Amino acid sequence: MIQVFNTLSRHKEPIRSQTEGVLTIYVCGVTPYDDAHIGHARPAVVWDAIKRHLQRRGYAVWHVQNFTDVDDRLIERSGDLGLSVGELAQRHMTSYLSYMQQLRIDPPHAYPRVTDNMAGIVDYIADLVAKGYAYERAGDVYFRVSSSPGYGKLSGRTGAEQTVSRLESRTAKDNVADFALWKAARPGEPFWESPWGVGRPGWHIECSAIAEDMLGEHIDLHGGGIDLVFPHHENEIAQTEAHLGRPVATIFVHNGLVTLGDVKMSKSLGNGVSLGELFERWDPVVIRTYLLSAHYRSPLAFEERRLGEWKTALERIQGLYRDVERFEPPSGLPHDPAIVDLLNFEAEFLSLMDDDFNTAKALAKVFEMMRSVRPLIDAGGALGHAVGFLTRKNLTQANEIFQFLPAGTPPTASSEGSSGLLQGLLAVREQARAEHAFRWADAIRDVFMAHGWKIEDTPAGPRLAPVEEHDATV
RNA sequence: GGCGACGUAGCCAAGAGGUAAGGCAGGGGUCUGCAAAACCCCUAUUCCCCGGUUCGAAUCCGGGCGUCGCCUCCA
Repeated sequence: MIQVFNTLSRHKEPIRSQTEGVLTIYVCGVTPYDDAHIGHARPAVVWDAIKRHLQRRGYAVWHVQNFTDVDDRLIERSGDLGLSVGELAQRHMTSYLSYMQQLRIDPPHAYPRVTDNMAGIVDYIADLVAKGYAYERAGDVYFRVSSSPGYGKLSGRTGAEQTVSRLESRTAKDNVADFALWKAARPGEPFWESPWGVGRPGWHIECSAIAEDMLGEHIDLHGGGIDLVFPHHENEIAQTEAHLGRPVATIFVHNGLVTLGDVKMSKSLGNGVSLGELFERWDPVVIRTYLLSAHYRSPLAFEERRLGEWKTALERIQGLYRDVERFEPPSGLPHDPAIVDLLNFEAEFLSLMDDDFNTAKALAKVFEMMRSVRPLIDAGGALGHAVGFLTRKNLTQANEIFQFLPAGTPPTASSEGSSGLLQGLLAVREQARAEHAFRWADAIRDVFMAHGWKIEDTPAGPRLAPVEEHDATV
């Protein structure tokens, strides 16, 4: 049974699907007015891990994440840069998608954009107006919060006074707690036609409209950063319940925020650590692992040296994998407790993930599994072969969530087209070492290094390892 | 002021009534021409503080202290 912490109930609950065997996931995506930072990578990586786990557990997953490609900030920023809103949004959506690919995110089935869903959004608002949940004032349309009886149930802000912003509202709303569904366009702003005149949608309505359009009338898992709980998700609940007369989602899943030092990483604070910049110094896989090394709900205080630590840790995993990937299934399993442990690994790993997607614990399990395996492999024989194969199998299984193994065929000496030449050179160096011609041996080592190969002299002979592309020192 | 989360080794971080996972760093060792890598072992009598409940508390309750997030665009 898969359990997940539901922000609505503040408890772990078993996952339930509306349609047998199918889970629908809607994650609130980014507003592409600036370069994505590591805080945006977290929900993407977390939901990627969640999705992969659910799929392994046999669910068919339908996963949608939106782009808010028109909003106040986008308009403001595009004016500053002398670009159109569309150009600015496209630029950052493109780089975002590239970052996601580098983080080995399995793409959502759709990345719907607000500007592609205007008709549905307008219809949605019109329905809320018709049903008496919303009202128009001078070309703006507002949602009447007092018409939503359960308002505040997600965030715990129930009293009307608690929902009032500290900032004074300068709009014509009937009540300060009411929020905009449609904003009249001011001169120079991008606009769309509507029954209330030209304008653009408010921030919250897009998710209700797009989610219903793409997922049907029910979302099994609805996600985003914990900073979206109020007002965004609270308002989304109000809109959808008013429109459909039923809850928007069974379970709300919110990831903790990435902070820089002690303060939240935020575009408006300008303290975001750009993913593009980070990728110049670190393998994206290191960042992915780092983001999965803590539980998804914990706050994460970003420090770059954490990446150095996980790079080191990851090299142990990848190094072991390089050494076991040659093992094929053995013809029989020796009777040994180590074999039993290795056979149990997958079931234990999966059950750790079942418990609220505890990637931190699952990752710990990988390191635990790795311990003591290498001496058995090095000892060889039937046991060594079986252990080697099962280790390979287990790392491959963990990799389905973590994606920490080299993609594609790992570059090893044997898989290189020039392997004959490389092996020949290695043999020459071994000969030189045997003859104590160390200057000659070291010169050969330097040649390998210059071509991107590190020679590691193991008890079983020399081994080639690729020199890291991202060799950052912090 | 209101709502919510958190405080575990040098650092990071799991654990949420049954006697402290894992990673990094550090120490010791094996291997080694050197270097690198790898491997093995060790490193919290104790979980912010003070009370309480319990046979038993890092875990539950009450009260402090401290930190962060939301209440305004935010992943």
